[in-house]
Amino acid sequence: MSTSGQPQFRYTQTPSKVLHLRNLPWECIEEELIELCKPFGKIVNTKCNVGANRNQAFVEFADLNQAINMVTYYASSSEPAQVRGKTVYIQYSNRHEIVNNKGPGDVPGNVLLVTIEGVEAGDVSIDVIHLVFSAFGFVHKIATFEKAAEHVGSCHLRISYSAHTDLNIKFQSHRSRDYTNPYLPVNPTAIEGFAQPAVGPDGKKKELESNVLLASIENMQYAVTVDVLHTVFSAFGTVQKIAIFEKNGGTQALIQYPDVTTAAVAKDALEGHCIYDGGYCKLHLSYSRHTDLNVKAYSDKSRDYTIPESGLLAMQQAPGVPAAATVWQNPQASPMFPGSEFAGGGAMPAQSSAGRVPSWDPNMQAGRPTFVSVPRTFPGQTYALSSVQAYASASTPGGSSPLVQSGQISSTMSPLGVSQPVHQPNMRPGGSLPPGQSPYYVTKVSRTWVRSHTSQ
DNA sequence: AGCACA
Repeated sequence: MSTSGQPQFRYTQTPSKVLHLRNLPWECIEEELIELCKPFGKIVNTKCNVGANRNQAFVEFADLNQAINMVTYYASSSEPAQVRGKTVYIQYSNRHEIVNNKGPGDVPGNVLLVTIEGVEAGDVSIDVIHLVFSAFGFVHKIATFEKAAEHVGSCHLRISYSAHTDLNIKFQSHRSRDYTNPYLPVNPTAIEGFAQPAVGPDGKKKELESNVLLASIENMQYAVTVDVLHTVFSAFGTVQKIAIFEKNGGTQALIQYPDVTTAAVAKDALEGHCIYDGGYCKLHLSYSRHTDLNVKAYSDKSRDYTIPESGLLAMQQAPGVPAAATVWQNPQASPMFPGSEFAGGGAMPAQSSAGRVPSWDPNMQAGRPTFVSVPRTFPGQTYALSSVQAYASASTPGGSSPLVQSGQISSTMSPLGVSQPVHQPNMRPGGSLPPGQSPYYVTKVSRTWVRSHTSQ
């Protein structure tokens, strides 16, 4: 021991719950390791086919004593540990845990998690997905869902393994198929695809609603920033995301609310109105075919307000949020995706369901006649106005302030309108409102203000 | 037969 090298060759190694196995057949698979080791305890991790010859492996026990039991057993056993007839040499590893470089998506399984990047939802139909993957064998089932992406790029497939072994498909629809069950009911509205116009009870085609509004901005004399849009559209509810872009030489914006109801109220209230007095920046609103925008969290052209900037902020968001708000928000969406059902393999971080879809008034959205949410005072409401006025001085010449002098809107955004709480907590959704006084308006302005400003 | 992975 005068030389300080080769310490790992000593059999005086300190015990570890990780064991190092040598002389394995290179074909050895994880199941064989588990077979060999599990009589001694619970195996929490393995790594096989290690080393240049792929004939080594590591096994991690839940408990140190289990590893000790295995080492001591084979140290005195007349029957050596064997895999496929080869004697396996077992020692304590010099590490105390197996670092698994492989994420959950790397664990092989029969279900693939496919992420299609750089396309809008619905651009790649389920039939196309089926066709592509059928090239490699019979596709049993497909379930699709939308997930906010970090970035937009060209159309690429990212494929990993899902943690699921089976998909629970409830309907055949444009979002999900079960090719093994011909008797599965078809969701008649969903199978058509959400690009199809819906037909109302009167037989007339009605505009397909969405929680995302497309705003075309006409006569854009003044800059319309994300902040200005946020201020304007927050008057009707929580604005989740905004994206501004150029199209056909004009400026358009997408404004995402948590639900269709809020978007509808905003659309009706703002359609044809101007952000600035004097006919500047006139808004034309329609429903987008998007239900969830893929936007940069913070840029000059986009904002994602759903990304919590602190844990505290996340806690301030409404409790009791439905797991998958988009399901009931979109009348065309099939009702078979209760949130995390397909969220295996790290497809959806836990925050993506509850944290991402703050819907502050689920009772109203569910169409129930009464509000359960407690009416309260809104200390932020006067600030909502002042934030509007701030834009007036900051971004427009001559003190023309956003939405301050344009008919119905100005009456609620005016100091008088805001300082008088007109909140009527038991008003039915869709009930007739006093002209220019929407209960959504005042309450949601203040709430949104509090939320967005406390986050900065 | 003798310690992975970035």
